[in-house]
Amino acid sequence: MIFTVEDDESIREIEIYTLNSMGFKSRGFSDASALFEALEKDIPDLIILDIMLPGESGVSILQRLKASHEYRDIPVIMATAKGSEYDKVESLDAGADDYLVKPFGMMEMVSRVKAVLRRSGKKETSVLTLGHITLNKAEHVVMVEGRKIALTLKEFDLLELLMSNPGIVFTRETLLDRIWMQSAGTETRTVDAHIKTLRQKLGSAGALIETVRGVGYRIEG
Amino acid sequence: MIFTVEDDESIREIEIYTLNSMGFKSRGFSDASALFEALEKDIPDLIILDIMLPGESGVSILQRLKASHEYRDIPVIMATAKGSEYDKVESLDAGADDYLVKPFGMMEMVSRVKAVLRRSGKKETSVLTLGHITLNKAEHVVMVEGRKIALTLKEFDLLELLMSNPGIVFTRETLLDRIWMQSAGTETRTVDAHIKTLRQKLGSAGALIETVRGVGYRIEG
DNA sequence: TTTAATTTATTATATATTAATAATTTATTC
DNA sequence: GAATAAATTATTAATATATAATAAATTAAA
Repeated sequence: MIFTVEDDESIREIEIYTLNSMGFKSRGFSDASALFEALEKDIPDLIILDIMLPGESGVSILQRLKASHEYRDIPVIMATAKGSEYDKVESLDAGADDYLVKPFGMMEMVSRVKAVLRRSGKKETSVLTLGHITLNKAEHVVMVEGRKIALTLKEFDLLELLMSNPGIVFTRETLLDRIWMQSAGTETRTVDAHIKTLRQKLGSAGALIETVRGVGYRIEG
Repeated sequence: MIFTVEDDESIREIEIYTLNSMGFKSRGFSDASALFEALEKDIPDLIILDIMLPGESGVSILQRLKASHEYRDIPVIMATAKGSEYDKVESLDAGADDYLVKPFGMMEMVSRVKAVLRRSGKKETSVLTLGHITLNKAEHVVMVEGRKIALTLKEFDLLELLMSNPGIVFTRETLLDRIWMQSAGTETRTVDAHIKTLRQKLGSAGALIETVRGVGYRIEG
C-alpha cells in the first residue's frame, strides 16, 4: 500500500490511477490530518509527500513522521517544486528517501517508487510492467490499463517469460522447452494457439507481442 | 474487553453489536455508577465514553479515571457532540486518547479503537478483518457477519495465513510447508479438502477464497 | 469415543492440444 | 511488376487432458 499526499485533486487522481494500474495499491490524501487519520488504521509501504500543502507543510509532516516511533520506518518520497533547493536539502536532512521535482512524469514516479521499495528491503514487489501491461507474480494477476485480465496458467507463464525478456525472440522450440517442459520434436501448433489467446485477452496491448516470421515470438522492448 | 458508556440504549446496543462482531468483547453501561461497579470486577482494555450523560458527565468520569491509580492506564475514547470544541479540548487535556464526533459511523469507531489499542501497546489486537470475515487470533475465533464460526485448528491457520496476505496466491506446496510443516513431495488432496470445509463453514463469505487454477489459492484483496 | 485430519474415489469443469482450414507473407517465374 | 507457388502463421473448433470440487471412507488424535 502506498499513500500519496497532494492537495491538487487532479494530480492526486493521476498518481493513484497510475500506481494502481502498475500493480500497487494506493490511496490519496489532501492534507496532513487526512494522512494521519489513515495512518492510524493502516501502515503503508511508502508515502509520497508533496511539500506545498495547505496547513501543515510536507516538510513538517515528514519531521513528525520521523519523530514517531510508529511511523519512522515508512520510506518517504518528497515532491518538491522546481528550484526550491532549500526544501530539498531540508527534506533529505529530515530523512526523506528520495525526492521528485515537479512537474514530474508518472513513469519517473513509478520507477522511483520501485527503487525506494527495493532499497528499503520491503517485500520484493515482483511486478513487471511493459506498456500498459502489468504483471504481478505474487498475486498472479495481469492488468491492462487498470483492468484485471484473467489468464490461464500457460498464458500467464508465457507472458511472464516474454515480459521478463523484452525484445528477445523466443523460438517455438525454446518456448516449448521452457514453459511446456517438452523437448523438441513433434510438430505442433500449441504455442501459436496460446499466443493467439494471449493477444486476444490483452486486447489492444496484445499488439505488443510480435511475430518474427521464420523464428518465433517476442514482446516489444 | 471494551466498555462503552452511553445513555441512549439503541446507540449502545449498536456499538456493542459492532464491537462483538468485529471480534472484540464488549459491555455497555448507561451511566457512571454502572461503569464503576463493573470496573471493580474487570479492567477493560479500553473505554468509550460519551460526554453527555445523565448525572455525572463523561468529562468528570474521565477525570476520576485518570486520578485513580488503578484505572489511569485504561485508554479512553471520548464521544463528543458535534461542535462542542470546548469539551473536546477539555477531554484531551484530561488525558483522553482520542475522540469521536457524534454522529459517528461504526466503522470509524472500530478503526479508532484498533488504532488506540495499537498505540497503547496493549496486547496486539491481532484482529484481522476482510469483507464480512473477522478473525481474532488471540481468542482463536472467527466471525462472519456477527455470527461465530467454529473452525478446526488447521482451518483456522489456513484462513489466518490467507487473510494475512490478501491477494497473494499460495501454492499447495507452500501451504503444506507453512501450515502442515510438511516438505513437499507426496501428492495429496489435503489442502483442497480443508479449503472445501473452510468455504462451507464461511458460508457466503467463502466465495472470498479464490482458486487460481494450476497455481493454488488466495483470498481476495 | 467423539472429533478432526487425511486419503481415496468420483464427478465436474477448466484448460490444453490437435487437426483442419484460412489467411498471410515471402519467393519464384514469366 | 504481376501472377503464381511455396512457406509460414493465424484461426477455429472439436477432442483430450489436467486439475479441482465434492463426497465418502479411513486413519489419527484428543
